[in-house]
Amino acid sequence: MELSLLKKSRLFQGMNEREIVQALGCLGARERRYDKGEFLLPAGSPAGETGLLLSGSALMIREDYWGNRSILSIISPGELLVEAFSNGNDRSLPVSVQAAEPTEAVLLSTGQLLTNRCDRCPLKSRLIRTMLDILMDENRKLLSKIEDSTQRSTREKLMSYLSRQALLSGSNVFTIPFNRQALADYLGVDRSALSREMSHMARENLIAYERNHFTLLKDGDTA
Amino acid sequence: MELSLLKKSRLFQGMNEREIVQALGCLGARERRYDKGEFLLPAGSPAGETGLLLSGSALMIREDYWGNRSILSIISPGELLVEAFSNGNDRSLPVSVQAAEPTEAVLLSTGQLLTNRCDRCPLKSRLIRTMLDILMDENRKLLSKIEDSTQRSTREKLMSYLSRQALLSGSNVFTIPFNRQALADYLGVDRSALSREMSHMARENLIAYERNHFTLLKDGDTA
DNA sequence: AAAGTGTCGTTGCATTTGCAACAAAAGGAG
DNA sequence: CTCCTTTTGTTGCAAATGCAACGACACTTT
Repeated sequence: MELSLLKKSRLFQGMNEREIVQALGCLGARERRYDKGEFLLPAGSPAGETGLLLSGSALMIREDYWGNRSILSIISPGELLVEAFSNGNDRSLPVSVQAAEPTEAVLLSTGQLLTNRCDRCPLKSRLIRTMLDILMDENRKLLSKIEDSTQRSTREKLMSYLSRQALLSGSNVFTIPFNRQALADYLGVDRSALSREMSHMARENLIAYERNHFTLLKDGDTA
Repeated sequence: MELSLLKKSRLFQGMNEREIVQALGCLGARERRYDKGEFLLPAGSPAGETGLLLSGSALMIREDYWGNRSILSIISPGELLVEAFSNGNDRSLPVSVQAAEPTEAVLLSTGQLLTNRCDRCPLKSRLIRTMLDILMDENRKLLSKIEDSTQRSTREKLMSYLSRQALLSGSNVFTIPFNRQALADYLGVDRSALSREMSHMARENLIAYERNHFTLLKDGDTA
């Protein structure tokens, strides 16, 4: 297994190779590859299983009843499929995780960590503490998504999202990890309505874009 | 301090009084009362502080720029203001917590737990483990809100919310903790538009309601 | 009783949005 | 290069929505 990748992941950050190997055993780790579109963890599958992305990327999605998909977040290598955590009451996953491209991941049984098994594992409290940190971040991610998709108009939703991306990238020129359809699914709007609004905003000199590369313009001159 | 209330709270569940007192000291606990509308934790205040509700109720809200409020969730006695957790990078709270009625709470400094201070406290790992559990639940709450507010139409948003409430209450007749304006803010829609849609749905025999008391009707007979 | 306050339903209207269908552009496979 | 698939932009249209304004009702305060 790719220890070098794992060493850089957040979950195992700061552990040496011996410790990582021990932790992997304790978590029942197994590696797998996924094709684009394949589900790493389908919604409804038993919880207590999570995954650590090694390469590729994945979308955390929620599909309702009639096939409308809603993208919750995008997962990059080194990140954990946090939503898959569960503390027991409800035994099924609330979300699906789908590969956005060919992807490698390590599957982990977090259930063992959280029950009383494995109690003598010296890494246990450290892993739990790390999971807490990760979960707090994930919480913020979800809050950001709520802030975006809760705006009243498509324009406000888009600006809310783009502003944060600009802030995160430290520049008013940046690239986003979504294509149009995915961005629409993330913001919770219709794709064509999004395209239309983007055209208008470009015409008003609020933004400039090409594919998934964006520039936020300072003023809205109707020049 | 009301140990009886604290004993029933999730954070201190299963601890005896001596342990709770010790934990309270470790967390720098202090009690406070709030009037309706007062902020327990205003957005932007330093993180590392959280609160445990003793009585009353509070709304976790996010207010944007132009005063539009978005309700993230409602907090009941015994619950923790989870969003106030933070792991350091960003030092300010992403949300506000506002009393919905006269409310009592215990403020706690979780920062001490998460840094290396207090390491010899025997309750530390237990508290962290509990916080992990609570945070996982909070995560699900946020996912539920996302599921509701990400629906395309007001009707779908409302049905998504009401269906879950019916499921949670175990009956198709139930009471929700929001008034109209709060429900609109939770779903991310205009209040009057929500009222209008509710009228239509009642006329189509999909739902019946009076104030915040609802009944989900099985079929949509246009009888 | 009267005035004040907060909540809820209703309605007109301009605008936005979802939906469906189509065309243009980009990229991949042979 | 050519065919095929995917992605993106555009548009017409009906329906949904935000906004603002108003009135009804319940409850509290004086």
